[in-house]
Amino acid sequence: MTARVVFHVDMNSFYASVEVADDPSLLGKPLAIAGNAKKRKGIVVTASYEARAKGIKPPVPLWEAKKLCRDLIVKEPRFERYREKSKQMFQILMEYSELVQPVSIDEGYMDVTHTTSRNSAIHMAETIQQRLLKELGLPSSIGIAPNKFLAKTASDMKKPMGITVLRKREVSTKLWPMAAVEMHGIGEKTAKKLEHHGIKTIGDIAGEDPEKLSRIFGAGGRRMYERAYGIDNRPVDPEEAKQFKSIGHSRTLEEDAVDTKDVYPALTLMSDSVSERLKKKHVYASGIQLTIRYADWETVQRSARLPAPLDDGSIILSTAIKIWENSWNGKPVRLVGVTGIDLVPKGQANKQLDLFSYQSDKKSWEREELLENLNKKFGEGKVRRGFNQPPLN
DNA sequence: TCTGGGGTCCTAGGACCC
DNA sequence: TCTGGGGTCCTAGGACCC
Repeated sequence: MTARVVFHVDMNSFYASVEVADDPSLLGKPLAIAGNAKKRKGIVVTASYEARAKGIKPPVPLWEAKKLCRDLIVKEPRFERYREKSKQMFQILMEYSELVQPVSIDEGYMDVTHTTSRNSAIHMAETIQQRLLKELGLPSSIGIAPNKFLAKTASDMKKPMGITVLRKREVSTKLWPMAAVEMHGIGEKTAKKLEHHGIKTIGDIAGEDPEKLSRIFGAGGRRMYERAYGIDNRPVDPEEAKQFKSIGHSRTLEEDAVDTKDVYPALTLMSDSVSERLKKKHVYASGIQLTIRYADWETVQRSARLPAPLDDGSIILSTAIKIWENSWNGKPVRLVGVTGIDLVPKGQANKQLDLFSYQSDKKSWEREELLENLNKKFGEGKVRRGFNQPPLN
């Protein structure tokens, strides 16, 4: 097997860069993109490099960022616009290889083994980077390596507008001196645990007994040992990004909810948007998961099977409400979320046609039962308004 | 005046079956 | 005078990433 050539393309400060590209007057200014910018609970999700220079490192609470930088420009995210730009970015990448795997809105892997030679890989990366800058106005960093892990590590080494080659033989000199927490897949908690065992650097991981790492960290232990030697056999798989396993929505409430009726509007909104996105992706959910985050940050997730795989908003809502009633412990609630899980493509779900026609009868029944229960709780007519028009048949 | 919202993967432990 | 034992499926929670 000949060595692969893998690129990791990482857009720099993506959201902020899109805003600058759309409004050049922002160029060179400290800019922060913050969710919930108008509310108290907003955090900075992306900061321009000028803002980072003032110590603003996402994710940081907005009020803290403003303290660090008096003249910080704050913008709400425009996700639709970012998705457009993302699509354009991946279109450019796909001109250089069919093997492009998006991993998030602003980064992706490319396997260019068969579309460039090893000598011209750097030139190809430069061309891509220049095109992203000239055609989209967006800066990026590109890592070049024989596998995904090393390519990802390489793209992180030089930002913004870096191109970094990381060869397998450079692992001991370039990777091993790095702190363990720098390894993709090792976060704060694992780093702490590693340090407890005297392991501080990636080199320390490489020097450990892999059996011991497995005992302590399970599958992750074996993986970090391999990564420490620059081993990663995962293919660049364009299909992987297309196969959703769950689709969900969650919201931090304007104020902590202390009463069941305070969460219904949010649950309704989220059930509907989950339903919409399931439909758009042509998938059904086999189960619904409800997330409750309490004011003290304790988070619980409870799930329930649906009677059949479906995308119907009213059944998703009634299921979410049932879970809520069985799960809420009475404490103030900060956030609620609704997620469709165990997704199946629509075509496959058709096999369950029998079950499903039974379901459509059940649908109206469940809805009636639900409304009845709610009306009992809050008084006649109080809740009906909150629901979307039910597709009663 | 703490801490958004979208996800994935892994594991422990209980239920259930033979 | 207890309560085998192995396999599998499911759920909840934790860690991590962008």
